[in-house]
Amino acid sequence: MNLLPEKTVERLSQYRRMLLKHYCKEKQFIFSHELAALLHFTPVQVRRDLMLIGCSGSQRKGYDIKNLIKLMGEIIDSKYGQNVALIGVGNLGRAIMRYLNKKNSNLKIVAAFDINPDKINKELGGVNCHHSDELSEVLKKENITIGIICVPAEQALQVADSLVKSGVKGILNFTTATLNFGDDVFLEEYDMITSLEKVAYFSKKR
Amino acid sequence: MNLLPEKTVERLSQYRRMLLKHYCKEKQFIFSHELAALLHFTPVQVRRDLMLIGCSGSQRKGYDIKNLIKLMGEIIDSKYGQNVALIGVGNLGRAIMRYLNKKNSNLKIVAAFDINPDKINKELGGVNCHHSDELSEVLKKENITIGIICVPAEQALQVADSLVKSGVKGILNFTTATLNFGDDVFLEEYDMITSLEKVAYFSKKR
DNA sequence: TAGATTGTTAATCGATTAACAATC
DNA sequence: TAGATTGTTAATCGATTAACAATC
Repeated sequence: MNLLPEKTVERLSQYRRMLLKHYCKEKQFIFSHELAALLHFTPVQVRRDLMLIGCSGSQRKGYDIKNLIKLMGEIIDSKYGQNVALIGVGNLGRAIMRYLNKKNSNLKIVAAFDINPDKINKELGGVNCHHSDELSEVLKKENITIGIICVPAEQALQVADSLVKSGVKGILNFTTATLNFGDDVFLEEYDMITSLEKVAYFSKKR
Repeated sequence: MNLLPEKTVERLSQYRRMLLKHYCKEKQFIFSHELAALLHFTPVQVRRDLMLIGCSGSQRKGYDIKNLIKLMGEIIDSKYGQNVALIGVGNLGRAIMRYLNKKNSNLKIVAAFDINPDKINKELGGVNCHHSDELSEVLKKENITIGIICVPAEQALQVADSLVKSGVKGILNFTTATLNFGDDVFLEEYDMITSLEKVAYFSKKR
């Protein structure tokens, strides 16, 4: 399949999690307007997204939930999942670890890294914490394709370079360092301060 | 001034932080292409954003950094700043607290809330942690207009309702609960799992 | 003046929504 | 059949980028 729009991919992730929460009960089918209401989207948007991933429903019963979940899972994480590394085990790193280990996904954090000796070789949410010097080695051994950067901003660029050199194809950057790796690596940056300042600006206008 | 586009506001926040980092040295002026390069944007985009906020520069020297910082600050947080409350002092809450207290902004977290007795009446990054029962009272007393929600997802809706009832006009929601408050409240949601799944999808295509 | 830069409009690109035919 | 729903195209909206005149 060709590349899906970014926004559609984001919504697929949300549909999927919402459906996982609602399945297993007596409910096997769902209408586009029901799924839309759960997430405050519009029914048209839901149908369009499902169209883009080649899902079809029946006018009588709606969409088969189990089928949706399966298809979305394959599209998002690939059939067999992907392995993820977390670099930087501070407050934010630990929060992310807990957050991700609870959920239902084929994505899995399989290694953590830090440079603080107190943290190394301890377990954290079922995952061992290595010294950052071993990054390259562990990444290759564990076949890790995605990295999450939670180190202090000054160290982010260096960590990102090592990740890319070790074959990582996607990076989620939580620092304020602005990275850039052309087309070889998909980069997603999240900046809390920017989010909060955006809220500040628009909240004044209400 | 009329409402700025969301994306422009996001970039203003980033320009501003970058400029704060680069000012105070010998450099008093900056060209659009220099600012663009620092953030991996394009010079045209920088100039257009500055145009939208009514900033002008000179062809010889570029833009006056001090002036940009001042103007952006007034636009983003308003002249006298805004007060922020943080609800839920887990790992994520603590990470956000540290993160925000370091930075240069008129936004300030002035109160934290939790329901865990061990955390109540302790200080955290210079801010007292109250019991969530006191939410409404403290918010009004401290003139808080923005709330950050970091509680477990099941409690998010109830917390959000209290915030809105206490006069909050902007919410930054870090839980997976999907909130909705029409036009009265500006709502920004951040969903880590969606971000990571987006990275997973696009990293496969590289 | 020539070259670099700003400021702005028009064109393009991407995402959402309106409209509606087809189907159960 | 009538009513509700799906599936899809065309129109609209918003954001970015190309093009270029004006200025130092």
